[in-house]
Amino acid sequence: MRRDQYETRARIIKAMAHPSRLMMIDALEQGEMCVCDLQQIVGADMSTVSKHLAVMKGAGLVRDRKVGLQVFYSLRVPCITRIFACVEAVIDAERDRLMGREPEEPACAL
Amino acid sequence: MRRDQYETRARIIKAMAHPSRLMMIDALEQGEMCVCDLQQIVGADMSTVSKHLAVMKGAGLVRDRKVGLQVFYSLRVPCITRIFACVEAVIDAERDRLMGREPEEPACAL
DNA sequence: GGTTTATATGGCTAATACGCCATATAACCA
DNA sequence: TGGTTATATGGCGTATTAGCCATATAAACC
Repeated sequence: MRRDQYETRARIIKAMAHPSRLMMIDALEQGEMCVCDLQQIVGADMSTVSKHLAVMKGAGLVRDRKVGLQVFYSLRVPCITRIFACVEAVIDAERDRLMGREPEEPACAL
Repeated sequence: MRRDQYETRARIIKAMAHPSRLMMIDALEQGEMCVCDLQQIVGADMSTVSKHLAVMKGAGLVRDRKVGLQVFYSLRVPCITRIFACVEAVIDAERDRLMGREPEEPACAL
């Protein structure tokens, strides 16, 4: 596999690598939401939320749809939320390790 | 879900969000490798590779095992590589979009 | 002991990301 | 036309990240 393909993957993963953006992705699993809804959820400045959304849109994670004054965002590929199960598996393994238990073959929720 | 749980997830995802680190994770799917092997693969400075590994270790993505002079790294939770399928789904959807086709419900390889 | 080898760390600079404020756009309404 | 509302953008200070070099550690070998 070529380096630029890893760069493409990294761009998308980086677009998820922020707590506020993860919150939004999680929320959007329920369906499309306007920016104001997302702002409520992440509890940040309007301009900050808008920029986070621009990052995710640029990476192809979300799509936007304008309706009157509002802009509704939705996940372009809803199954992206399955990544969270993988991430949780790492968190679980880490917790086990810190508690002394280190399983030889860690369980995977997938 | 609480904000600090999203921060935990973001820390792990951020530890993957770099092309060189993705290359290493991909390579480690085959089994453990010493730092020198990984250096060959990513083609970067030794110290750079070492720091990337430290980041991934800090996030709980990899484990290290010292044997003589060498240090062998392996994936702590091998199924983390399943994330790539999700990421590829986004890339595919993006390619379709740029070519004019915008499927209503994007296919998911999972 | 000293030397070589594999890896890690500190220091530095450049680049990038974040968050807020102020301002701009653009749709709607009176 | 002017005003209000929802969202986006520009600018700027600060924080984080990346990569290289030089140096440190630490195990092996003489």
